[in-house]
Amino acid sequence: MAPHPNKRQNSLPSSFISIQDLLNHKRGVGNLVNVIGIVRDFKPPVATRGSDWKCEISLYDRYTEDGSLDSLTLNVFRPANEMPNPGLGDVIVLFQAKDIKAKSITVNEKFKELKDIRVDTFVDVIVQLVRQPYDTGDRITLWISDFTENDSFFHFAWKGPVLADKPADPYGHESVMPYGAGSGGEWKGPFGKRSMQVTCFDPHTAFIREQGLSFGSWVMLRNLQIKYGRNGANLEGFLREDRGSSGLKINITQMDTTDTESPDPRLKEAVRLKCEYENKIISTFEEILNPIYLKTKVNGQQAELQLPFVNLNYRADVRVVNFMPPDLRDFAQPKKISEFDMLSDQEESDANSDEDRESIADRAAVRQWEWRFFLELEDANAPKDHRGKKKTIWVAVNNSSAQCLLDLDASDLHEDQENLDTLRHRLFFLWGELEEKKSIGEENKRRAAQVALANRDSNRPPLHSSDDESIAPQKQDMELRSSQISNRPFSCCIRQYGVKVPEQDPAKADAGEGKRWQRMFGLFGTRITST
DNA sequence: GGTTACGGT
Repeated sequence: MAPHPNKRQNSLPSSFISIQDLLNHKRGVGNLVNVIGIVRDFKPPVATRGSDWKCEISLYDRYTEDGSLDSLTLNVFRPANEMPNPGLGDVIVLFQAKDIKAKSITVNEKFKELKDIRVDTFVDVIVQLVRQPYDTGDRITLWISDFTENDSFFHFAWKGPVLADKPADPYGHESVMPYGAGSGGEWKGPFGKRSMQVTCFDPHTAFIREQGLSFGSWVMLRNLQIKYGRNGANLEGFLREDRGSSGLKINITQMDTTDTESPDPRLKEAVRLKCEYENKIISTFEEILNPIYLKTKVNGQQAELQLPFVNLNYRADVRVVNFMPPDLRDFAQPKKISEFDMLSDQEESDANSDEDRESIADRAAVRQWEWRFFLELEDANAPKDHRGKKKTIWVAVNNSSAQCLLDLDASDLHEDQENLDTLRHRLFFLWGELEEKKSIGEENKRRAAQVALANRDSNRPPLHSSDDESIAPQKQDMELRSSQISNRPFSCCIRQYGVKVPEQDPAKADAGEGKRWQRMFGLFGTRITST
């Protein structure tokens, strides 16, 4: 078959890319490309803040069918005496030259991130629906975000973790939300000024219903009108009928989030920002340790019940300030075998075992070993209080958390010197000189352990945290804390959960006869990196 | 493609 004369891209050498393809990011953003074009505009050099100068060259290579011009703007950074001086109409060939800053190519003036939108403009955006669309029949209200911040958006304040079964609060914070944000339940984020309300009219509403666009969908909205909402303070978007196009033009399309081959770079950036945003929610220990109250009715009266614990996950920036048991060789324990092991949904045994660590009758008979130890963490971001202390939390490290943390399997560390050395080496990354400082003098260590253990009803390590006033920090520990400088801060995940512990006092036994719920914290999904 | 925008609690 003879080549079609209109297929002009065929006339380019194979190593070249047409300006249209470049503008559509066919080769991806940031890659070096070869381009040939005709100079359409030239903005003369201006000084930059550095030693280089900058000029702009605008290129085109053809008129499209509808007579429009695909135009590529190049930013050229060079010393003043090396600046090009092209005339209009000159042909320029760009090889994989360093001057091409792919990111400065102007693609579409109308596309904006939400942080850059202004009142009384029309923009194209790529955004996620951050709550379920609200359909009144003749219009649909959306809440959108691309995870950038705009000062003219409503500020959704983060009010701490939300309980799934928390009853609705008709007089609470929902009343201060902007119109339309109150319906559809609690605001689940993103928090801060990252979301905008959009009102859609026909024919866009029909499309939203047909496609079943819902909470979590990524969409492109084109020609979105930006105005202030009724409160005059927050920007809103309006997707109106385009009467000039006989009302047929649909300005909402769903984005393909499964395309990993050549993802839309604008979508990719928004997803990256979302990921960054989600990882940024760092809890303080204050927040983690705050008791959570359940608002409910008791005998017809409003009451707040303090929950013994809640199942919640947190991310925090921490340092290790202490550990248990005091002998690293006891970080690995014989795996407890029970009939519950056959139940697939049974969690592995956690470090809150009542088992006597000291007396293992026959070490050689133990087939399987698992990690089971505690770390005392301090909030790396919190300021010290007036006594120079920080709130701490004891976290249990179970077998899978430890395997993740240490990238090491448990064994009998009283016998396996090699594994013990590896363990010690990896923990050194985490807590620096902590072990050496903690074990200054065998006698001190022994006494510390005994006192710590004696502080509990049973022979378990302290269950958690300095919020429990009954656990006074030991003198040795205080010295440890004040002298530590080398233990690195790291980001980790902490889960709160509850265990049943024996309780003599019937008034306190809230977990059945002779049992009380004890709030616990555990480490999970945290890996030591040596960088 | 727009020197472009209604309709509403």
